[in-house]
Amino acid sequence: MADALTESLSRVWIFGGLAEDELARLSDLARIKAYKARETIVEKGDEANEFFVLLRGRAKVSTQGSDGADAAINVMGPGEVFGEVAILDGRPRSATVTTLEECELAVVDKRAFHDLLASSPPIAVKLLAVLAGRIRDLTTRLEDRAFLDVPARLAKQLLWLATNHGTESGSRVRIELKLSQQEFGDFIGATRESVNKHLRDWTRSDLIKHERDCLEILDLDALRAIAENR
Amino acid sequence: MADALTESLSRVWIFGGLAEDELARLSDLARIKAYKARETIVEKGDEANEFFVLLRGRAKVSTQGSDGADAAINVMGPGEVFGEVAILDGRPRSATVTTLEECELAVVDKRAFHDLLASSPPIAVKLLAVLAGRIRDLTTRLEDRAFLDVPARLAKQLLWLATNHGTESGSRVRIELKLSQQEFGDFIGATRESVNKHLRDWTRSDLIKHERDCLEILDLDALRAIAENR
DNA sequence: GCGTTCCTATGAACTGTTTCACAGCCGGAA
DNA sequence: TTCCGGCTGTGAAACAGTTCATAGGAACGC
Repeated sequence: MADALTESLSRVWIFGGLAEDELARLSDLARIKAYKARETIVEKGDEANEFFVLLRGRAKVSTQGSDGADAAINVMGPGEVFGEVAILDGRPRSATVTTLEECELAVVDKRAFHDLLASSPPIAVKLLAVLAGRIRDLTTRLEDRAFLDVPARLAKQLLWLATNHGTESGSRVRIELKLSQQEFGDFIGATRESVNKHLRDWTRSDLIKHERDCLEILDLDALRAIAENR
Repeated sequence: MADALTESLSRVWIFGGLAEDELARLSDLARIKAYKARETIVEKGDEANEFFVLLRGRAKVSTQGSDGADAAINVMGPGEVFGEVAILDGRPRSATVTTLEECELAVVDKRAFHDLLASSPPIAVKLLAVLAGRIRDLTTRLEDRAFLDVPARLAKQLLWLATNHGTESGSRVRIELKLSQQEFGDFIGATRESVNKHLRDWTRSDLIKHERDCLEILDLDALRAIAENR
């Protein structure tokens, strides 16, 4: 293992199976880029020339409506990759990615990325699995919009954040993400006010506790029950 | 070109770049399967052992809620492939696929499919593009649910069907698909009654004309305006 | 410090959509 | 033929969630 970047990339799942020389070649092609919190990395509609690996920090994937409204899709953490959709089909960016915190990413040029795919079947296959996972996730989100009401969707979103970006402490789970109520609404397809109302209710009945930039889930089971519309 | 199956497969986009011997090998591995109208090909939740190529007929992709309600995602036609998601990530089927008409498909075993991917980078790359397209489509659907009201979503769905499964005749477009109003509702996330109401309104104002098993769009521009919430 | 701006909080009015209830129609089965 | 099940048609009532209006608090810049 040569430098820090090579080291970092080797720990990213989709590059896991790569031989050392291939990894070195990849890291030669990649460059590091740092972002502050709340910066836009790629914007929906832009021309796409790069593929990204998130090395540090968390970022949000969302898509804008004509009037500037937002629909959020995902929160990514270290080790996740993004930007592949537009690179693979040659069309403009399909969504916007914004940092939620300070982030560090590895940026790979479109050309280099394509070469890598063509020359390394294992990577292509792993990337296929990543895309399959995305399709699954989007399908579930669509299903939720169709079958669940606002409180159920909100509960489900909290649970998702808890398992994917939370830290357990006993029976509680802390979610340390500075998402505004507006942003929660963007995720579940509801207004800021609705989100506020339900969070308030749940705080009153001690299901959750929220302070600034941190939300704690006190009663996982109760939230699960709500998430399943029971 | 040897037999009919080889011939058919060579015309499917993702197998376009395949050398003749590879194509022959693939068609050895595939078998043909025929379905009548309204049969289930794969069901959400089932174990997945096969990948499919739709050779003839149309099929619907949908996903069921707990109470049996349906959320529809896509209508596929000849040349399209499906069933790859569960094969790629090894988990159960992510959606249900049902024939809308008589269909003929090529079925490829999971094992053979994986071998094919590992040995043929061009196919893996093409499949990546297919998946990217699906992600794009799902993202758009999610966006629509968030930003558009029922009439706009319905108009958009009609326009989508028109361009993808319709036949032009002058300024009109015919959509010859036997989808019930309930199924239209499943596609756009609305009730049968709402769908009925808007189709009725549009029929009255001569935007569309619908008879049994066939819907004709008379005024594309008007529908486009509705689809954009104007 | 102070002002500005963004976020949370909360209730009242409004509205798009669903739910419910019922009727009629067509096609297939017997 | 008649009966039955599934699809379409339609309106009234109910409701979930949004919109609007308004207030207070925390954070940031100067």
